[in-house]
Amino acid sequence: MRASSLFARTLREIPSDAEMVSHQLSMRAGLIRRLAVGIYSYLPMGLRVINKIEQILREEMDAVDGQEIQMPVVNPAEVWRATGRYDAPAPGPALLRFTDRGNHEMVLAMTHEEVVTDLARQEISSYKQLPAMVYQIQTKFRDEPRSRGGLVRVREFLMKDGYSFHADWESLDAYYPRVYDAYKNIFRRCGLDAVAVEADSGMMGGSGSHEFISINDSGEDTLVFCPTCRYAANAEAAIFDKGTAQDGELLDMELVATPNQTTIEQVAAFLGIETRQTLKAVFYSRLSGEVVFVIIRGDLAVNEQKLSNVLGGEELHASTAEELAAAGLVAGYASPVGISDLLVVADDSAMSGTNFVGGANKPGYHYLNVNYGRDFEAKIVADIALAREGDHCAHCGGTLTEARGIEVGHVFKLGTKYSEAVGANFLDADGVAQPLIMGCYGIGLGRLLACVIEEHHDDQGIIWPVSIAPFQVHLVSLAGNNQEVASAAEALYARLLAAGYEVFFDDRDERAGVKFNDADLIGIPVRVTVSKRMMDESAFEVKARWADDRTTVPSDQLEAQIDAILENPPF
RNA sequence: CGGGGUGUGGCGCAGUUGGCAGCGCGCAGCGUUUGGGACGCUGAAGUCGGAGGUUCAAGUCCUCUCACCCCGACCA
Repeated sequence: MRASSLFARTLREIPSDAEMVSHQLSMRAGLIRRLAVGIYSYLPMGLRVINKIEQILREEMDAVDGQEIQMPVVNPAEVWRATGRYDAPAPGPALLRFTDRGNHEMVLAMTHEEVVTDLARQEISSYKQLPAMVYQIQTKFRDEPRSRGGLVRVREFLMKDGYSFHADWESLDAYYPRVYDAYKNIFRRCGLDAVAVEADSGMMGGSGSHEFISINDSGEDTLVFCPTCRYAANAEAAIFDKGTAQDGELLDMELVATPNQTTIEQVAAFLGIETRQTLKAVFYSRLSGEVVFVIIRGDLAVNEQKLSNVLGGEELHASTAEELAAAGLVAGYASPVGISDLLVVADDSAMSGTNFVGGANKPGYHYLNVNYGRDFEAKIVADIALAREGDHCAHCGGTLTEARGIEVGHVFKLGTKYSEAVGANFLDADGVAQPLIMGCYGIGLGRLLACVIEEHHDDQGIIWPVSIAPFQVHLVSLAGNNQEVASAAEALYARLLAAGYEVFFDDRDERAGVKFNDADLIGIPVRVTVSKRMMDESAFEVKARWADDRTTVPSDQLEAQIDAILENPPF
């Protein structure tokens, strides 16, 4: 491809709305352009990278017996009603709905469990057809409340989604690690250092899942690691050892004055106790406005995702002052004692000791010696605590650390959630109808591309891994008005194409600085320069994008030199 | 949904007490230049996000509205 006719331009300045490096560089290098919030076009350079990634995905999915299919982007509402997700609080408004001319309710698919399960219902009827794996690379639409960071969080995006079907759990348990390994291969082959962590399965449901995370300080997800035993989990799902509070004989509850002490820290300091000896009341409101009373030990924080999960995946928000007043609660002094008309959810830490200090639901007063069971009860008791840096590992007692990251892939054991809803059954060896056991596996392509840029760039621009670079060779002609050099560059372009290289040929009438800067910005692995200076030596200049040094290579050794660079990338 | 910020040629920005809408880059033409974002001359390109209002006069002041960006979706 010739730079003179490329349908894209590079930008010298950083677009004012681009915050993340990958966003800035993918705009400046002419990979993508924005159409609307979270909706982007891919220009030729960007699409070539996407195509390379797709090829790797196909190879790895085929290697785990996947068969590529293509499902529709537009789905009738009925298939989403069948699984309950059309009306469920999650995904809720993220599922874009509209009606067609016949006034039929439709959606833009944000994932394809519904459709693929419906397909399986039609195509699979016997255990002899199992296990089976299908996948597609296709556009998804999720009406996110807030997209950000260029391709990192968008509304319309390309996803590789795969679905496996099994006759029993043993089969899924045996297959799942194969996909897990395939995913590790995919990220490694794309030059991305992604770590696998235990994850929350969110709106997908199911019994187990792992996320593949690209560590990045600008990431939206928080990870928790144990350096001792290698436990790693998304903070949304991470478990930890909460320890115990002081334990002793139950004492009588006692009202104490705590004037102007409204936070846990203030109350604990005022009473001369540790924060873990207190109970904290936190309030969330449902979409209906109903307040959920959450009680947790004073030194811990509520994990909103875990809380939402125990409430059936409902969307929650921190209660407003108005909502609290309407529920008769006194901010700063709220108490679980005597609450009867609200849904009370307690973290299991609330019973990790005895004689806690809690609010009295009366301004300026707290209770001493509050005890679960005797003084208050919760409708739901569960682990709803947020693991944080410094907490102790539930597996080995090590000290947990935190990191930020971007989710680039996610694998789930779905079980029978969808097959039962849709009636996707097969006959087992005994002729008995059983629901299909399912797994599902997703990778966001644009986000993967963005993460690779985040990981591989310098001040000058992108440094593509060879495996997904838009081209292999960036041929720069420094001809100026020298017709001889121009002809030599044309000849070399033809020669490299004939040799099978993917060549981007900068044949523009631009100065050297402009061309070199664009080459650095776009980030193609090998740069070959043709100039008068080189021609005098019957040579070309060759430079690897990731290296500082430039080499003068005799013409007859050029291909060997290019191959040496392409075959020995640093990542 | 809440808080903050920004809307002025394709991109990045300036525009004072209200008084002819500007600069840099890019783009087109001509000339010089030609190994790390050249120089000169000429030129094209903007309903100043939108609506309403104040005024002799509004990019600028007032009201409303829309869009986009960032932060928070948070422990009382």
